[in-house]
Amino acid sequence: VPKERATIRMVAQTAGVSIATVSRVFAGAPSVSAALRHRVTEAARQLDYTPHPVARSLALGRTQIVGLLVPNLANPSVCGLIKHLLGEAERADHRLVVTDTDDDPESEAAVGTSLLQHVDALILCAPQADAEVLDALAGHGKPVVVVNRAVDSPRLGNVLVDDTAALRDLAAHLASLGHRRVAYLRGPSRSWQDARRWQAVRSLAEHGVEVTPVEGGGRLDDGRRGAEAVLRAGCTAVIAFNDLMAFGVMAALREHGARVPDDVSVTGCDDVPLARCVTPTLTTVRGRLREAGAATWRMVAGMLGGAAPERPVVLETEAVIRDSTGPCPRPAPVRAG
Amino acid sequence: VPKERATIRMVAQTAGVSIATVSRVFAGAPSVSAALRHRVTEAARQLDYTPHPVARSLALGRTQIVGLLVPNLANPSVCGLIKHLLGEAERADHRLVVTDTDDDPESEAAVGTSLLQHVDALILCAPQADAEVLDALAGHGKPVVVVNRAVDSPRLGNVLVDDTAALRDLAAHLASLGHRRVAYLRGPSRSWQDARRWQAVRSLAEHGVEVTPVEGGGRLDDGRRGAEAVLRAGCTAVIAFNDLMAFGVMAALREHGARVPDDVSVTGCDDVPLARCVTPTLTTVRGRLREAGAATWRMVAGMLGGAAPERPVVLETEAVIRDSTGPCPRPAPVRAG
DNA sequence: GTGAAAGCGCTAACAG
DNA sequence: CTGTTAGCGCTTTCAC
Repeated sequence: VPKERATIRMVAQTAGVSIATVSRVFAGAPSVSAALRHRVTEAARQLDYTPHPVARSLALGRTQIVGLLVPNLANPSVCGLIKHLLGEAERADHRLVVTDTDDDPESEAAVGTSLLQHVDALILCAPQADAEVLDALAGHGKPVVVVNRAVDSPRLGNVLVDDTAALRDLAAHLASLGHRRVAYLRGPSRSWQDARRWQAVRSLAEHGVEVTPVEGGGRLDDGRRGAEAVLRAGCTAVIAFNDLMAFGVMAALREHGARVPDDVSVTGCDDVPLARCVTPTLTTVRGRLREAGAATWRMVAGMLGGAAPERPVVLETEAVIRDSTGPCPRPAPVRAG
Repeated sequence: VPKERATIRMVAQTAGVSIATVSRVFAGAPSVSAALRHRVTEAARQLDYTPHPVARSLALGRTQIVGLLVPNLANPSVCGLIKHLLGEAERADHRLVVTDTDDDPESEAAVGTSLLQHVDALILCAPQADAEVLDALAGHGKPVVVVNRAVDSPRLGNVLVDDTAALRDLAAHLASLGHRRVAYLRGPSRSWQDARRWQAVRSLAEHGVEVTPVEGGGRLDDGRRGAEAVLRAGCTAVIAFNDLMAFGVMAALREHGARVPDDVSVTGCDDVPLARCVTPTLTTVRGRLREAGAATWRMVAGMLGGAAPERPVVLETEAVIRDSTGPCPRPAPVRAG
């Protein structure tokens, strides 16, 4: 039998004070006499009173809720970021409402706008929408922070993990192992991260390595599907857009009878916890999720506090060489000419 | 320059009607003349008006937000459930606020109670708190449904994936492969699922198999840490509480020089997407996340609609035999006696 | 069909 | 220090 919820008025009445006093006590205002404060807390305890968050939100004009829009919860890297943000949010007495676009760039604008109505601030993880769309979201006057996608709007907060250098290292590593034909398994087509990684991967050309882009998408199955093209192209190594695709391509390569790394080397990106558990352990690039989460929250909190968005925070990262990369099994093919 | 948000009053004024009419139009009330309806929608469009969700919530007494408390976002199985719930919630025009207890049973009561203040209903995923604590949460008069943990309170909704039969099949499978010493890598100590799975695993005794429980916890690293105990106990197979631990134990076994499945067979539980991608592919038990998510949302929606909690929904599941289980490498050890 | 007005529960001036 | 009062923006009787 659910008892009716106690209101501030009831507490005021049983404590014999005004509702303003009750409000002050719960706001921790110092200007309340110890005697009244005690009567109020006692009455509240007795009635099991808790301030109504919605009423509070209406009066205050803020909800203590932050929205989080992610591309796909099926990606452990994304979940890792959420987890860290959750921790930060909780410490700051905020709640997170999470939404997943299922890798659909088209839905970002609508979902983001809708989400923005309900929250104090919005965090966009690797969004693929046009720059104007993202900038428009900031036009609602609430803090919007974009993670892992560069934006130049001065109204948007921006936190980036820059994996360019790490991927170039990875490329050099593969070149030094003798690989001469390397595939790049692409991420989502409109993804900023993909464009960026692809650019870094093309540094392989500097080492005289031929690099073949293979259509992908970002998910486990996209990795699976890429294996055939990789083999068909005669590549001896594949750099996958992320760890998830790396897992997928490794599985499919094996199904096609290719061994990793003996026949084909594979690398990922993000360094999800599983990367060090699979067989062979995955060569990849650290995702720095903890730091990214912390930086993101710091930025959100700052903007909630009225600060203008600071300059973008860029986190450098590094490659982690494990067992999924090895020497090229074949001599370099003779070029026609 | 963020323009001020339009209110219902402004719309009423520019449309030349009362705010009640505007409210009716947005509520889709049929009792508004086409003429006024048109003037209102036009004014709203012009002012870029959207009803203020918080004000609406206060007046209506509901937020269209559902809380979700999960043990650990690091578990892909948990993320899978969230993903499906997210889909259902979106279809029903509800938002989800997600919280993670980080496998801490102590925090469930507090976090759950706090969350319950802000939401219309609460979903608890595999909670480990005492039955009375969970029942108490239902005492707030809002729908509470518990997933993957049996509860007998008539106030609580309950959705379960019953893996008992599947695990007994798995046990029989291992026995038929000749294994005579099998380890069970335990999940979180107060977990209902763990108790249940352990009970099913003990059916190995019926096949004359000795089964050794090994302390675990549910996370990847808990799996890793279990490997040594498994080997020390001379087990030729290990049934892990979940896939994540199975991945961990496989990695650690390999590090200890044991091959899977040649030296040690490994099984998991949940059938996360990666289970079919790791090497060797993982023998496990289907988690039926999609169905569990759908059933859970159906129950939440029903209870939000005022229905009493239905009887528990129990989903049967099945084992999936893959490559991580194989014949026992050794003859049965001679028993002392 | 439409409007006026009384809340929903809380906060924050403003008086005293 | 404490109380009174006017909102926050919307919904919903209750009259007309």
